[in-house]
Amino acid sequence: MSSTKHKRQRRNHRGKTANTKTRILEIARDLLVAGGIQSLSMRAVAAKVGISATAIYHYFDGKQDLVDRVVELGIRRLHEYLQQAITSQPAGSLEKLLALAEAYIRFAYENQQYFQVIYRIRSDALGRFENLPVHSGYDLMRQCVGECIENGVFRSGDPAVISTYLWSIIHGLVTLTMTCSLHGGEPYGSGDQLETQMHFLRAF
Amino acid sequence: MSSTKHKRQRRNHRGKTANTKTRILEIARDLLVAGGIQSLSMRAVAAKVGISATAIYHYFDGKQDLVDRVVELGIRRLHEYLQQAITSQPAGSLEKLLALAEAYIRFAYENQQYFQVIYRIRSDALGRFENLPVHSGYDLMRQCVGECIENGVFRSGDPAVISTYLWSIIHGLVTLTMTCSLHGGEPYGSGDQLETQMHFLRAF
DNA sequence: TTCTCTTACTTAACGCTGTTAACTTTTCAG
DNA sequence: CTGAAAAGTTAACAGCGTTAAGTAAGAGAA
Repeated sequence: MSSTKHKRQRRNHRGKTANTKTRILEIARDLLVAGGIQSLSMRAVAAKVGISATAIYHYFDGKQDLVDRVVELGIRRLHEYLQQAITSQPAGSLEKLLALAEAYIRFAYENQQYFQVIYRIRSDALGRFENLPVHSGYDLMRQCVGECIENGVFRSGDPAVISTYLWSIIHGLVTLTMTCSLHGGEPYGSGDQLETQMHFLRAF
Repeated sequence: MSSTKHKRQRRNHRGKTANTKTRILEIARDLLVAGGIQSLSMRAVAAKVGISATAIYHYFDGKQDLVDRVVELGIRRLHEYLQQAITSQPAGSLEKLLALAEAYIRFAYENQQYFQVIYRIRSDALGRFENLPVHSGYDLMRQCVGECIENGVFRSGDPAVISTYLWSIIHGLVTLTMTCSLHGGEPYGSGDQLETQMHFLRAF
């Protein structure tokens, strides 16, 4: 009985298993993005991948680990997104700073569910992450602020204070409009929101 | 068999059942605050209350409803906390505005887990809440800003824009320091944090 | 008092969950 | 070809939310 099943399934060479692991991660991400951590079940992931639920335990230490790895991917993706956004901008310029802010907002806007998954789960998982740019946005912001101060764009001040200040505005704007849609207005994602938020920033 | 169990349990008069319902809510809140939504199980709540798990379904529509009611309590509590903080301050004054901000930060600081429960779960539950001050903080802030403009403390501008701006800073400060403890520094709750945050605000 | 209705529960059970243990099959290096 | 490691498998367990059906007890009407 089981031998037929096994023959139907294509076997991988040793070391070429990344395929299965990647597929698990991708499907887990999709389920996580679609319906939160509640709608992610080992059996559901396994069924979509085409393996049995317990096979996942060969690649991950359990559900929590699987979720953590998905969040990890999201954090890395955000980090790359932000870095790519500012590489073309001159160091020490206000443009670079604005580009960073816009990139953060745009990422949250374009990858809305992904962003929420990251920020909902992250605080649970922070302790389990190592060597990960978990504070990517803030760190980049701090670097930009430092450059701006050196360049004389900002007059003075502790870069930590200024960056915290700026980052609070940006992060606060994003999360607030995301979860609340404050002005009793249209839900997040209507397109206006992104423009409105950028308007806020430029006004600063 | 079962009759002995029933006799040991004190029976309530009709309409005097609020006690059990309240106890369910309190224990559910404690479990939620202690270990998030994952560590809240119907059976655990029931065991602590001293009833069977299915008895909860007489008071609530299910686990989600139970969680929602706990969050609802938290939101009301925050709302009262904020309102009490600003009643003694003169309308249209900058002090009132600062008092509101400080109260928000202080509430998040003093009821850290409670605050996290509210803000983690709220966005899931927003649609299910009606006639609740879910945007309590922002609404009060907006009111304060309006008063300040009327009073000439602020020069001009759209109150919605200014309040969103201010509220983003406050909310961003709180959530960021809570989940990230940015400066690679001490964890949230070390006492300095609250002072630091208030310093940020006054500097504005 | 008795009869009935409602309240406040109870136990039993269903299908689902994460996870473990034990086993089988496949792949590849030596 | 052999043996070990990799990549799976099925069976089972305890716990989960939830439903269904039943029961003890107080309240009000006859």
